[in-house]
Amino acid sequence: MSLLEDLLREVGSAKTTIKRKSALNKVKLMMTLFDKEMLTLGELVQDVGLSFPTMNNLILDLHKRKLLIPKEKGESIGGRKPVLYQLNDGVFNVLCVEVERFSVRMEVMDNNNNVLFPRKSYPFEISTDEKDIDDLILVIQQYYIDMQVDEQEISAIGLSMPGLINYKQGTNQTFYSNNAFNISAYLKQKLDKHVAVINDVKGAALSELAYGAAQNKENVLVILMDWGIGLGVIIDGKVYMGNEGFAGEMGHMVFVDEGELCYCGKRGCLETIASGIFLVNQARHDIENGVPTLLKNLPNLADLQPQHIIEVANQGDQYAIDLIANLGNNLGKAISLLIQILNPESVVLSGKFAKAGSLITIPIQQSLNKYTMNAIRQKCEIHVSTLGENGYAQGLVRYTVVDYFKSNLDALITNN
Amino acid sequence: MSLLEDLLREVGSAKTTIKRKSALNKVKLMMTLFDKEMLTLGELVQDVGLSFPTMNNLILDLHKRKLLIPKEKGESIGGRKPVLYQLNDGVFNVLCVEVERFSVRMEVMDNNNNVLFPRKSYPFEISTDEKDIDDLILVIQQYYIDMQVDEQEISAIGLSMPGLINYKQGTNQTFYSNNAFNISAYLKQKLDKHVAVINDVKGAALSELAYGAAQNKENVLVILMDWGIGLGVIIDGKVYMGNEGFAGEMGHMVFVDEGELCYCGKRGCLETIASGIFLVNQARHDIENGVPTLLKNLPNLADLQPQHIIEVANQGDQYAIDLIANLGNNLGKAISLLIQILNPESVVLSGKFAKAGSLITIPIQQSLNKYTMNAIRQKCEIHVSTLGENGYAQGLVRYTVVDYFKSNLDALITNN
DNA sequence: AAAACTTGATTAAAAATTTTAGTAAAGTTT
DNA sequence: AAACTTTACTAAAATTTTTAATCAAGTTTT
Repeated sequence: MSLLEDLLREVGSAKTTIKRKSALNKVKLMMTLFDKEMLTLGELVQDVGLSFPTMNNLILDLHKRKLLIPKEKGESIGGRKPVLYQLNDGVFNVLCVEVERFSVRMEVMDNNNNVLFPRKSYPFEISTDEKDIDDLILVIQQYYIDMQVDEQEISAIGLSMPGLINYKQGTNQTFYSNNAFNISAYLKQKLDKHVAVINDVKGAALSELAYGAAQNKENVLVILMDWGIGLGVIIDGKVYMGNEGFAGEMGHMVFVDEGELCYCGKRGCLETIASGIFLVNQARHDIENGVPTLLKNLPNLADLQPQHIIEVANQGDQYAIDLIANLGNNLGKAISLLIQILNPESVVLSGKFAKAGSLITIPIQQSLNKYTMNAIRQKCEIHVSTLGENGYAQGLVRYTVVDYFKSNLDALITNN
Repeated sequence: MSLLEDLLREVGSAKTTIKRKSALNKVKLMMTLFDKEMLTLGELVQDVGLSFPTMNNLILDLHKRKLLIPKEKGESIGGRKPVLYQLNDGVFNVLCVEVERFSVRMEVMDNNNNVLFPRKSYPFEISTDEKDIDDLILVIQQYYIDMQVDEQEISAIGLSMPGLINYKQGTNQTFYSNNAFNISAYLKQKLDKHVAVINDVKGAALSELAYGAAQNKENVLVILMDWGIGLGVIIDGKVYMGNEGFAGEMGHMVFVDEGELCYCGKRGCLETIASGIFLVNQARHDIENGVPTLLKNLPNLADLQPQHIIEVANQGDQYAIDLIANLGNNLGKAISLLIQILNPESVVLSGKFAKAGSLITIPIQQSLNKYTMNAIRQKCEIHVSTLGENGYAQGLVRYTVVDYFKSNLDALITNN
């Protein structure tokens, strides 16, 4: 039984209001420390809203239980250096499961983003049939075996996946979606762990907010440019979910009147003219018609992927550069609509196409200049994501921990 | 000197931390009461976060000072009825100044929305030159004279006006905008009152949120259909401002590629094909070309206004009905983009064109059906605003009071 | 290098608040 | 009319917050 669970049980089993309050304050302290990573006693007093002596006692108790530790000293501002407190390593271990269309990536990280079991990818096909969810369970169990994971060490599972995820109900209305099937509840029952489910793009936005280009910002648009086009909306320093959790469906904004049929059923969605899918289709078609481009040298045209286009563009291939510029122009036009509505302080460009650097950012910026009002655009900075390989898993850890605390506290409070 | 100012001064002049805390809690109590209008002792204990005895003492003190009063008793839920507390009438009196393009409307209301001095409209031309702001001061002074207002009774001024209002700086980048002129500071200096400035559409959204169709909702789009098209975005139960305060500039989303030139400098803005301005221009042009419509009977075609079109449409004029349907279709298309991005629980249609009822709502709904994803639209309700004549002034009162408290407390806290 | 000045940590007594408990008041339901 | 609920109010006990004082550990000035 984990140290953290003991603490949560203390809230539930407290006999007097006062013990209960104290236990709740300890939880609050833990959550604050997780959120801010490292804080001094004084900062904790401010953030949690307690006095120095009380806070000191709570810290002493949590230190004794090995839930937190005094870490290296902070910077002096003209006097004695303050002690920085931090959550202990391994207090909360998350199995990160990142589902993509044709693969699933897993790794285990703790609350301090230490990698306990390294990342491994498995081939996996996402499905619309709820019955296929058992395939995911099999892959997870395979990972446990491959890495010799002791399941007891896992505190919770964080699952990121594409689709319209109803965050209030735990359902995904795109995949595994028959009969309002609650993915989170089903996995929890089968795997005996708390399971937090989040849409992949919102997870990415959370990562940018916590560790990336959106750090310490209030209102940001995170654009994910990949096979599809995703949008994470950050408002008031939080990832905005929308009423059901469907906010940010930018790829299916209708963009072309009576345009191409989209797989979503509508016509002229942004993704039908500005996305990795579109570019690959367009390139295949053009290559077949003999357009001169380095892409012709690919061994297998059927296997053409966005990164191939980006690679040759970065090598100077004019055709690919034009393709990407066109993508940028159209995306810029769409982003300009968003900027008009949301007046963000920053736009973060991420996903594979962000790797094209100025080949895509300049066309985007050009469209923004053309299609947004001066005053609204002027102070809006455009950034390219700098997150590394496991950046998105870190965001998933954050979501999972917060979700775990929230659902546990809700349960404890409504039960009493 | 007002009763409320005494209370605020108490915060500033408190000698011990404890007195200061108590004074701050009294202010918090007042703000909570203003926000929720009527609360029981128990509710106040919950909302403000104090114990029964302490809260009781605060209430006793504020009652003695005539800042609040026990009002009628609440409903019984099986036992003794609780006393409902409310702010006293006249604790905070706001001069509401609603600036429109060719007129300004004024009235004085107190914290409980009692009208102290009735509404009066004055002809007034909004200007882009900061020097013309003195004209506004003259009109305000004229209102004071006309209504025999004792200036001492006015606690603050709430000013609503169109334009890009930078809420952090108090500037309007559209009107009175030379040299980053701070309207709020200038008026405060000249009129010796706190002045809160808010964009007219955001004021309308606030009214819908507090008293209208968006009550108790979290995520709502308020569409204002008038000469122009405005959008107020409500997120997490608050009117979303954007980074500078420019959120919601829906009318200038570029909607038609290489379309008509808009007065904002860009081409093809939504307002150039879907707005009161467009409809009036279109109607004038068509009437001159002999289109059959009841609008021909108007005495003066140059004076054609949106309400004329709505009137004859409601009388069954086919031409006007088509005009409005076209407006609805285009607006619906634009709204569908917003819904895709923000997944709101509700859309509130307001402004003069909302008076056209189903003549405009049906075309809007039709476009929404066509252009938004099923899952996102399904639970999104479309409502028509039901706010009466002084509904928007009430929202302005709310904004003004909150702004007054916030700026006063900020000043007190940074000064100590 | 020492002295003076800052800031942080820790402790203890005084003041205030929150719990807790008990009683009375004012309703509703049986 | 009796039994039960909820609210209001009061007072003692428990706890926390203030306040103040002392020591520790830095930085800056002399």
